[in-house]
Amino acid sequence: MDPILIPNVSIDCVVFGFDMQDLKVLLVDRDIEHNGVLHHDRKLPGDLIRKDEELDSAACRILHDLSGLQNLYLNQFGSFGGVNRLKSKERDLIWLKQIDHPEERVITIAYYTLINLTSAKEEYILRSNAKWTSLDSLGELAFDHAEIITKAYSMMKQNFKVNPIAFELLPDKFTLSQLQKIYEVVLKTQYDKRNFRKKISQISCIVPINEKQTNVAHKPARLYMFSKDIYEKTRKDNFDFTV
Amino acid sequence: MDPILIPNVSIDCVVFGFDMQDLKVLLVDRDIEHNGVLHHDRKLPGDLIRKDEELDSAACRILHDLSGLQNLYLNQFGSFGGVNRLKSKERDLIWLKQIDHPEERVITIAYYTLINLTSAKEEYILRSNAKWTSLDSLGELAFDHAEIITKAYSMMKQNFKVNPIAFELLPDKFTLSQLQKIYEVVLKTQYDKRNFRKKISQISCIVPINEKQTNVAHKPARLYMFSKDIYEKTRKDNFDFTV
DNA sequence: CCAAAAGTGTTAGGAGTACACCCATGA
DNA sequence: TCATGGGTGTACTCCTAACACTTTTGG
Repeated sequence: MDPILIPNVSIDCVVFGFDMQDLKVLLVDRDIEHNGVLHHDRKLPGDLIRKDEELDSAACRILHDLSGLQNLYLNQFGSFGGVNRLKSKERDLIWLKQIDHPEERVITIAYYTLINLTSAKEEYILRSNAKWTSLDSLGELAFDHAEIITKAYSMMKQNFKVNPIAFELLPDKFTLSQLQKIYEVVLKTQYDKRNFRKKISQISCIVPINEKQTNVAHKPARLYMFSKDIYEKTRKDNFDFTV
Repeated sequence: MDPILIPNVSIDCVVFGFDMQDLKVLLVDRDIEHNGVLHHDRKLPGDLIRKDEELDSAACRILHDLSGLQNLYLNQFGSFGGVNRLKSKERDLIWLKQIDHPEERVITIAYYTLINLTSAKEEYILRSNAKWTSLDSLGELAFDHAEIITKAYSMMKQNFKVNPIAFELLPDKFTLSQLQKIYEVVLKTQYDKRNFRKKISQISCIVPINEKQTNVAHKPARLYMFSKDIYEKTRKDNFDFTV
């Protein structure tokens, strides 16, 4: 194994993406060959960390290598260190041999990140074996990655209610219906349009701009932006983004 | 170094205690001798983890060795892995040499735990160099432990608003004034007694019992208990303990 | 009888909720 | 002209916040 890596500590990243329909997770295909049979499942993007590398930098490196994206919103939400987390499924053991993994216990520090799939589309290229997968049809996952994703989603939801992270999943300019949609998808609820808008109109950091949608087959919607500036200036300790 | 330890991964524990007055943190005294001068500061209880030990078990072991206490509420709230986190202060370097620490990078997984100092008093004995210190006069701390405590407190506060963890800091039977006090201390706010009680009376899992305080020089207060049972049965996904 | 904390109700204002119709655009 | 989502107001209920006096005990 590369001696600049720490053998016991890795980073895994749960990348959430939103395409105005669904919450998606970025997963990497894994092919496991055993006795001539090919088995197929998916894993989270992740890697061991380097001896001279900050944790956040390692997460950035993994995400950049995977997608070319930089400056993503990163949230470290937990560590997973079960003694047998790499060894509880047969296909995991075979795969570890295949990639020459040292027989060491690995404790992983997990991050989630949020990206929006509509405006980012042109800015990045996914490594060929990485795919967006809908959060509610993840299929078979490697190691304890199902558990990690479940925790990531639950922590993200909590954070969603209390911090303005919805805007990471939306393009810079968005409509109120898009904002409502993402709250509904992430929090698995439904909101009344008028009440939602009444609430939003009280939040000073969500500002209307003088632009409208174009090329839509209906009345074009007004566009809004999130002002980080106003947010920083007006935030109270208890600020609440629940709607 | 003991070969059953993982050299790169440790656990640190932020133990919060409440004595009906103040939030306290449990810290371990550290004496550093350098050129005949004795320097004194404090560190969080912590240790490297063992190769065959679950993360939570390691935290339990550390707390048990320190205090004799078991079955504490444990919350893993973050990992701290700065490349130079052990090496940025001179006294830390001296101390590491003193205890024969291997020259390895250590990533620490941090837990906080809550205990109540009034009823626990008789059940445990602190290791002699461990002391309760008020959260707002911590003094000089080792390594990045000030940062860890700040994060612990902030995560604990967030959790406090949304989960019934206040009761970990109170004796089994408590008065409403004690409950109010702990909300005020932890969240650094003040509440109106009547409004607080009105809100509490709507929470079904905080149940009055047929007992009163004794030996107090004023009208004795009714005692209450937290019913985990009722809580589990009636909790909604969105339950909210803000008062 | 004094000190100390317990216990208790009302009101006014603000927030949340439920609900239905017309509008602007592209096809 | 039709289909599609955009945009808007009102009434009712519930929660929040402000506020002061009597009660029970130990000393």
